[in-house]
Amino acid sequence: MNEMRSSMITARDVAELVGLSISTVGRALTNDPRISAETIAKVKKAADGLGYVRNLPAQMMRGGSSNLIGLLLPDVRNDFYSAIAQSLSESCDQHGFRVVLSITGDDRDAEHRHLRELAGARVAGTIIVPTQRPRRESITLLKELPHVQLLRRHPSVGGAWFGIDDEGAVNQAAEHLLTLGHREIAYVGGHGGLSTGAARETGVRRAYADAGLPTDHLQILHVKTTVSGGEEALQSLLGQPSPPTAVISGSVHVTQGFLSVLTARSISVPSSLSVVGFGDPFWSAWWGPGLTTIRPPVRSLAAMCGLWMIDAVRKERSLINASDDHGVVQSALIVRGSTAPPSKRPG
Amino acid sequence: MNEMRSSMITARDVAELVGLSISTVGRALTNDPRISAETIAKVKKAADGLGYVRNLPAQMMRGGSSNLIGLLLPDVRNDFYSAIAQSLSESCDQHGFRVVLSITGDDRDAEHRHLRELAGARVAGTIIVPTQRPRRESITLLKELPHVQLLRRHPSVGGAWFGIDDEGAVNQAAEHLLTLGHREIAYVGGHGGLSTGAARETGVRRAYADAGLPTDHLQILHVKTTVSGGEEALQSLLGQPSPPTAVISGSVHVTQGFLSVLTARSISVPSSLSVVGFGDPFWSAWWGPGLTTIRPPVRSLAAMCGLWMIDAVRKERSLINASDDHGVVQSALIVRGSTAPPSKRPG
DNA sequence: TTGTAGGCGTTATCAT
DNA sequence: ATGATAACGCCTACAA
Repeated sequence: MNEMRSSMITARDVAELVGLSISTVGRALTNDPRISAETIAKVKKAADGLGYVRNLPAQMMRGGSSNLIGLLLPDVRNDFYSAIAQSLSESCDQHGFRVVLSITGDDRDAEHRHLRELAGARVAGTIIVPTQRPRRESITLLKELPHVQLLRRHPSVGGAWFGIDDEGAVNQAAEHLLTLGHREIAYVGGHGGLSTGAARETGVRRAYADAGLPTDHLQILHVKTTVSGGEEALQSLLGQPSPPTAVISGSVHVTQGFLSVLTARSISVPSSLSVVGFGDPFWSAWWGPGLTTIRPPVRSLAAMCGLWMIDAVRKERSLINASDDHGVVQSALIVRGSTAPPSKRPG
Repeated sequence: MNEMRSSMITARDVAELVGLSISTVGRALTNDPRISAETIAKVKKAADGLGYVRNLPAQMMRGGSSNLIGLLLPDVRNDFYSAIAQSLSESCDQHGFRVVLSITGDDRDAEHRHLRELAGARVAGTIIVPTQRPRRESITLLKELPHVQLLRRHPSVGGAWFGIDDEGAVNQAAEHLLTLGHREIAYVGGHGGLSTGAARETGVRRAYADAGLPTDHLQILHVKTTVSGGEEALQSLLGQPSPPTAVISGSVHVTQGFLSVLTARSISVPSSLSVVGFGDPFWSAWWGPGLTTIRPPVRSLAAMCGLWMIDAVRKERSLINASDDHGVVQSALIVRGSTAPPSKRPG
């Protein structure tokens, strides 16, 4: 017991067992047509018997490309991202690729550290949800590393991008509320720095413009996209002399913050306040009497992104620079409870 | 544009640039004390300038061990597992390790495929939530691969194990309900095949035994641990002539199934039915008026498991066989709403 | 302090 | 149909 870990079986071991050369073994294991069927069978049997597994690092040194794909995410506990990780992992698996998970926590330094590691491991490619302002070194690394941006899009990173139509999604939500008669709407989202944040804000404004309405009573709050950020924002909104009759969340965490406050203060939705949440996890249907949500088609987005990456890697086509391929998926608005504003006066 | 991907910079490129030998460069980059500070600085500057990143596969071939750790999970969308993935990823990151995510979907063949890939990539170790009955080949592979079992424990796999005290957790829940006066309790969980399933069942039975009560009115249902499995089980329980006054769930998915039925049928918890859910995601506090849950300390479990694995890998100590190290963490019972049975008669 | 040589496991090329 | 050899990039004894 406690013996040292048996060093891995190599092709040499197999060769010695069957009394053939290493080259023949190597060829047999790749079904080289020049090797007799008989020999192939014999070699494979011996390899299986010994528990031989091809040494991938060695194979890569010979120029073979890795079957690893890096995935950089802010946080996997977030339903949004865990759905992506799952879907991506499945797509990759089907094509013989594996996912290396890197949690950045939205920290540029962690992002950079992970990118270096991935580059060092010579991953075939990387799918990245970039942080707000990636470090210069990260951008340099990405120049040499096949990559796709997911959800967020940072101009200096370049390359292909797959995301959801943020502007359209939030626009849809705002339009929905305006149609119901709401005028005093508040949108609470992240700062304009992240590409998605800016687009979402635009979507709200456009809804007012399209309806030919003034934005006097539209409030746009920029907060940290955390649960507490959402909580504080809603507390402050509800504390106003004339609070909004509807709120739109621009982030999953902000939505959670809203719900936490609403539950704590027993504010009924939608009778007292109409709420449109961002993201549509399974529990949305359970929360309170009715919570309307924006449902981004996360799974198909991830699958699309994964397939594109794999295809690109396979074709060994350069996807590092000068590629503006992209895919945008449309969100669905799941209406479960928004109503007309409670104190609406006939106009 | 569309030029072929620039082949990676090697130590040789750096050496040529600074006019030194490859070995000197290699030593400088590892801060070898024999190299002058001046040279080290020069080399490092050149390396950074060229965007040199050490080739890990090559390093591994020299006997260096990989910094990859495999993580085999049934499903990352499950809060339970995503919390583990996150926590593990963070622990690993802090020690310079990366996590390769493998989703098995509880499929033995996928499990085996992934294990082969991980072995091929020469991961430093693997953390695995085994499927119900792993294939023989998987077990053989694990014999050669440092590993830790997480949550579930399969006897033939061997090695260290980290999990929660399933029996204790469910026992706690049952005891809680018995103390409140419930007698007609139903436990709905997975089949006894998975180690955790069996333990949870034992926990319920022990609560009755400890209280000196007959188990005449205890129902134990074995279902597939899916949302629909939970839904069907509860439907069937509620359809009985004398339905139980309290139900305990033995799985996250089963809990979800319960809640979905309860919401759909507007059954109030706990006034009409006491429910103890398994797993305590953030939304538990929001669901209905009060849902009591079993909260397994998932994060500390994952952190513990990750640290153990890393430590073991570092020490290069054999953790393949004959190691019965283990860690068991205790769950907390979060009481939010269980009450005495509605129709309880004075005894 | 720095350079040289050999080898890790695999595979492509060139023999036999 | 099979064998010998070289090379991938890095590291480390050994040499200078």
